[in-house]
Amino acid sequence: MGATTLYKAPRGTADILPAEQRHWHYVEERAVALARRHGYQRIDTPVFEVAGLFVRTVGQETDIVQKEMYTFEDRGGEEMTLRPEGTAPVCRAYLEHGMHNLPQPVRLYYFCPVFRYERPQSGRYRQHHQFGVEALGDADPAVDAEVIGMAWGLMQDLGLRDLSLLVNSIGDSACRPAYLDRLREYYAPRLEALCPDCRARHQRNPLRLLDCKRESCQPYALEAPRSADHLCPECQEHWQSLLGHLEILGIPYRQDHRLVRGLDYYTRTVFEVHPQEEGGQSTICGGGRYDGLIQELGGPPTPGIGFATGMERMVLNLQRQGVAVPAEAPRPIAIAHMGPAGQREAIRLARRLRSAGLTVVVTPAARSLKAQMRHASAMGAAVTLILGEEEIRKAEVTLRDMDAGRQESVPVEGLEARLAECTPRPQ
RNA sequence: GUGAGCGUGGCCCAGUGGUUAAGGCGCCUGGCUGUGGCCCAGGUGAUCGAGGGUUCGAAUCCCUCCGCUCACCCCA
Repeated sequence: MGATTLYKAPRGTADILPAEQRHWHYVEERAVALARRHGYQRIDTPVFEVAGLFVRTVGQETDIVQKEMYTFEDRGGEEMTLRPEGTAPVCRAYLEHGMHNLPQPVRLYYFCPVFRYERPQSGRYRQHHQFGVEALGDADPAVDAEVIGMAWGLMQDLGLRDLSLLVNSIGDSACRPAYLDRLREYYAPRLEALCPDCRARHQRNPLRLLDCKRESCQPYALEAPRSADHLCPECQEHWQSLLGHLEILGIPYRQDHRLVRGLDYYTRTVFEVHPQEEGGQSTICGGGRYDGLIQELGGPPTPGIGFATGMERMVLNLQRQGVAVPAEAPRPIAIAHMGPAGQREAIRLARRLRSAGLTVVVTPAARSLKAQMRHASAMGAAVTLILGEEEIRKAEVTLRDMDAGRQESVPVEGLEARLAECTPRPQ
């Protein structure tokens, strides 16, 4: 990739090459199957939205809004933003299409690219892909448990090991303000000892002091007042009920009172899944409840909860853990041929076999049979059909089993059935 | 936005001042006329990230820029 390459994929974006597709399809397949088993339906929203949608819901103070959004003015002079997260658009769609008239909760899943202007590093991109689910219109803690169970279940289905599930409750508009005051009070006499970032956040966003990763700030965060200890009765009941459901489901959660989240719309339940070994961008999955979001968008008070997972991070962990994933494509049947007549027949035969559902590749023309065989072998062909003068005259093909190294003459008539017998197995 | 490391053919990489930049993988061809995977031989392919400077002479030293990677911030 020298200067000879005129264009490159933009920084922080990546081509997903054929060699990696098997992992992607594996994850997508399992995720979709999981969502369907739980009665979730797919929704696709536009790649860009009016900027205000995100500013309003994600929060003016968040990093996403302050420095990470791809916002541009379209030709009509409107401020548009490339989707930096998946929840707000889904809620917008819920409202726009009157989904509150459907049986509640409305269960939706999505699979989409999201964009954030950040410095890329391992497991972090400017364009990445998320699979997520949202359950809208039901405040029952059982729904929280369902969604958390799905997040955890997906990881199990994928075969990922050594993950931890962290949960916390950060209260709601009734109890959080008082808790935030308690936090500020607690931190006020300790400001001197904190890092500059934390000092700056003390007034604006004290919750974030809790998840500061600086060694020197850790001890204070550990001993800080816990949100779960300062919940109003309703939130407390919700929280206890959720924990009860998680116990019943046998989901191995860990309470982490330092778990907050970077988006403002979360209420009550928040959770994350990450690999046990820390370091780098570890969060595979994050989510929580957002009971005020739809109201914030001008809709009726409507509770909601969901999560999003990063495709790239799941794939990364699959590869790190060496999880075996099924082959992407079946092994092809190759057709080698000689002479102009041979090529004509090869192309015709290929079309016929394909319409019977077989995977067929015609070997490159203008090469010796030797070269064509070499090519067939390199393509991973399970079977090679050879078509030359002789075969055409007799209305036969030479069928060579590439693994066994044996071949025989068979009539073209009824070839499909014969080929179906030697079903090409995955590589 | 901050910090560190690195940039040699499609990929992995040798070469740290001196003849036409070495090797491996890959790709293509051939090893007698229609046969692969091993082996052998040959071929394709690099303005050594870009620009400037030092020097008789630089891929090798210096500067600037660009890019990549990793980490911080934060998130999936």
